[in-house]
Amino acid sequence: MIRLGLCCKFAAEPIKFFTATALHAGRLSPAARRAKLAGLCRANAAALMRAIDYCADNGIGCFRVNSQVLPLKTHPALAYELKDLPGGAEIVKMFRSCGALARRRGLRLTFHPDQFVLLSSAKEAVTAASIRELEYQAQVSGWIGADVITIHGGGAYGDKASALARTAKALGRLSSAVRSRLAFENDDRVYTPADLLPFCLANELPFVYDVHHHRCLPDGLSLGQVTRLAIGTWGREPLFHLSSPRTGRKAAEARYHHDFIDIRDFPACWRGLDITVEVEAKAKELAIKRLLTQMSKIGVVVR
DNA sequence: AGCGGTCAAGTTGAT
DNA sequence: ATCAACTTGACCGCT
Repeated sequence: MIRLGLCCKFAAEPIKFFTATALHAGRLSPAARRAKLAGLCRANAAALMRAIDYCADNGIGCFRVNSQVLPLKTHPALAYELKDLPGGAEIVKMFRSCGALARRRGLRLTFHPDQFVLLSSAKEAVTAASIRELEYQAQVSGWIGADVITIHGGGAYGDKASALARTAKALGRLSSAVRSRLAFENDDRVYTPADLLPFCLANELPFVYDVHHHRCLPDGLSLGQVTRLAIGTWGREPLFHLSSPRTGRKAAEARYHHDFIDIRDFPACWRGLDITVEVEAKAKELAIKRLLTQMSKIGVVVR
């Protein structure tokens, strides 16, 4: 069965996650700052509970958690531990409750750190900051039971082989909490499935197949080939990404995400697989609702 | 309530 | 040189 995943937020449903800007938080007194951050973290834990229930109630089998669910958690100047915030222990309990709820309702949870998180850089500061962010997301993953943290290859710096060698070396610096969840996804500019599949196999990491990125940046491998090879990197339910390009006359616009998924973009060879497909569409839960309807019409079984 | 300027972070390629 | 894209426009001060 196919499990569809919602990414980070809702378009229409009144479930909101909050963040804070570093400039503003940094201007507050330490006590006011801790109170502000605690309030945001608590509100986000509560929102995550409702997000889990919404997904489970609406045929959505997976939810991607926003990287800022604990706002500014690893900011160089403002980093904090939840236990040092007012009510922090209780907030951790709320996240553990999210984990229990997700388990009970059969919902898969994932993370996808943003573009600043990469292990290929030659700059130590960039790698160190990325590792801090990965460790934070792995810690929350432990509380809520998220099993995947997906990142991209990052830059190539004119020499992809060297960049991948640096990435492999950085893997040795990760805790087992990160290492057991980390996955690599092909992007639309630099790293193709052909680049990352051998890397993932060599390092025993799962490969997240983004079919839209592959269509933007092809590599000679067919969709069917990558699908089969990607599945082989997973010892558990594979995770794939799906989106549709915004209609536009310029070729460059093909990369922009559409509000909805065009059912014709759903690979025929994915039907009948036991996989999670994270849906990257701007209309969020509305796009999944429409996709579910269309998939049932063509006979694809969705949970 | 609504508006506009602003926001932590890396890298790439189009313009 | 600037800007948009990348999983996600949201926050905040001002009116």
